[in-house]
Amino acid sequence: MQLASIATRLRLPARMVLYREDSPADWIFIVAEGVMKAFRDLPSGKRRVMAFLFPHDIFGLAESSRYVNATQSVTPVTLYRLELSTLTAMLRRDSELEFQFLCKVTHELRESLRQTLMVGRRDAVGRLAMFLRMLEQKPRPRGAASVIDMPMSRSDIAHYLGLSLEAVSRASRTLERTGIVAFEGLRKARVLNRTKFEKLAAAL
Amino acid sequence: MQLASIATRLRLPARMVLYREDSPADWIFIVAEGVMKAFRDLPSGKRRVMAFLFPHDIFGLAESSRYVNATQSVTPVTLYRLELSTLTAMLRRDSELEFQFLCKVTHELRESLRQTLMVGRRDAVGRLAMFLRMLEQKPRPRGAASVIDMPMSRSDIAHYLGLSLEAVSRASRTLERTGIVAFEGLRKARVLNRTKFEKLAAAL
DNA sequence: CGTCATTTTGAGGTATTTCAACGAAGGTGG
DNA sequence: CCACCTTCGTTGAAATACCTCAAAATGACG
Repeated sequence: MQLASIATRLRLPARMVLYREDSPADWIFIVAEGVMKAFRDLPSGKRRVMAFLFPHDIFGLAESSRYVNATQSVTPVTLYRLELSTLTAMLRRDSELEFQFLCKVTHELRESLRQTLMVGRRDAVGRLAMFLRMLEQKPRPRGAASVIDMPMSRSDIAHYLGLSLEAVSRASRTLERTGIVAFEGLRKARVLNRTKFEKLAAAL
Repeated sequence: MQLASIATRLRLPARMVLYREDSPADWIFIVAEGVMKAFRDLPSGKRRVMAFLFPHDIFGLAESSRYVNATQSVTPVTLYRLELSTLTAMLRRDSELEFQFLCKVTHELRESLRQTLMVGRRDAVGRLAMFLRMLEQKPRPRGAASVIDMPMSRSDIAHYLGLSLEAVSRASRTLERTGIVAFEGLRKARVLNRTKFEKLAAAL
C-alpha cells in the first residue's frame, strides 16, 4: 500500500507488547514483516487470542478511542505506524485509497467470520486442522512450499482456538498418530494425507 | 442513510429465504424493519447462524461474487435492496458516504469479534446471558423498555451460540431458577438481578 | 379445536477441562 | 561452551458440561 510513504517504520523484538487493551488508540499499524497477536485478558484470568496478524494485515481496531485488544509481537516484526487522524484525513481526500481500505476491512470481517466458525466447532482435532489450513494459506516464506510454518506457541494456538493447552497437545498427537500431519519440532508441520486433512478441516 | 433514495424497497413475510449460500451476489441489502438471520449449512448437516440482522444493519457479504451465507427472514421484514455495482459507483463518487460505509463495516467487525468471544465460552448459561445482553442493547421497539424482545426461535439461538437446542432450553431454565432472568412466553425476557446478570454476561 | 412444529425434560455417552507431575526447550550467566 | 533456571509442552487420571437420543408438554396456526 502507498500508505507506507507517510508511515513511520518500526521494529520490535519478539514477545514485545505494543499496546494494551483500553489504552488510547492514537495509531493504526500495518504489519510489514513478522507475526503479531491481538488478545484480550478476561476477568477469569483466561486469555483469548483474537487474531494473528501477518504481513499486510492492518490492526489497531478501536472503540471510543480505545484499543479493544492488546497486541504483542510473536516473532521479531517490522511495522508501519500512522496516526489515526492522519489516516482518516487521507481517506477522505483519496477516494481510491479509501476504497482499498474498505476492501481490507471487509476481508478482515470475512476472516473473523471464519474464526467464529472454527471456534464454534466441538472437536479439538478439527479445530486444529482448520487452524493449520489457515496457516497453510498464508503467503509462505521463500522456499519451503509444502511445510507449514507455525511461528506461535502451542499456548497461543490454544488461546486462539478456545482450547486448553493440553487439548492442543493431544490433538497434535492425534493428527500425527493417524498419519495425517507430521510435525517437525514445534514450529513446522507437513500435511501427509491431504484428503483426510481437508475432510477434517472442512467446517464440521 | 441516504442510500435509501436509490434503493428498492422490499417486503418479506416471516421465514422467507432471501438468497442462498454461494448464489451470485448481485445485491446489497439494508434492514429497514424486522429481523433477518444469516446462516450456513455445514457438511455434517448442522446449521450455524452467523448473525442476526436488525434495522440499520447492512448485509450481503460476498466472496468472489458469491454470497458467503444464506439469509432468511425471522420476522416479517422491510428491506432496501441496491445493486452492488451501483453501490460501489456511488461510494467512489461520494467520499462522505463511503466513510460512513467504512464505519459500518468496522462496526460489523467489532460485532463479529464479540460473537467469537461469545461462541468461545465453555458454559451455556454464560453464553445465553451474553446473547440476551446483546439483544438488550439493540434499539428496542417503542414502549417496552425493560423487556428484552427475542424475535428468533430457541433453535435459532442455539445455532447462533453453537449449542444444542436442549442446552439453550436448560440454560434458560437455569437463569429462571436462579432468579436472574424471567421469561414471559418464548419471546420475552426480563432481567431481574442485574448484578448477577452482568457478572455472567461479562466475558468469562 | 385439532394437528404439526417447537420446546422441555430425563438419562446416558463422550469429549474437553482440570489438576498434577514429568520432560523438553530456550535463555542467561558463569 | 556448559550448567542452571524458567517457561513451555507432554502425558495420565478424574471431574465436568455438553451432546445425543427419546418421549412428553407446550405453543403456533389453520
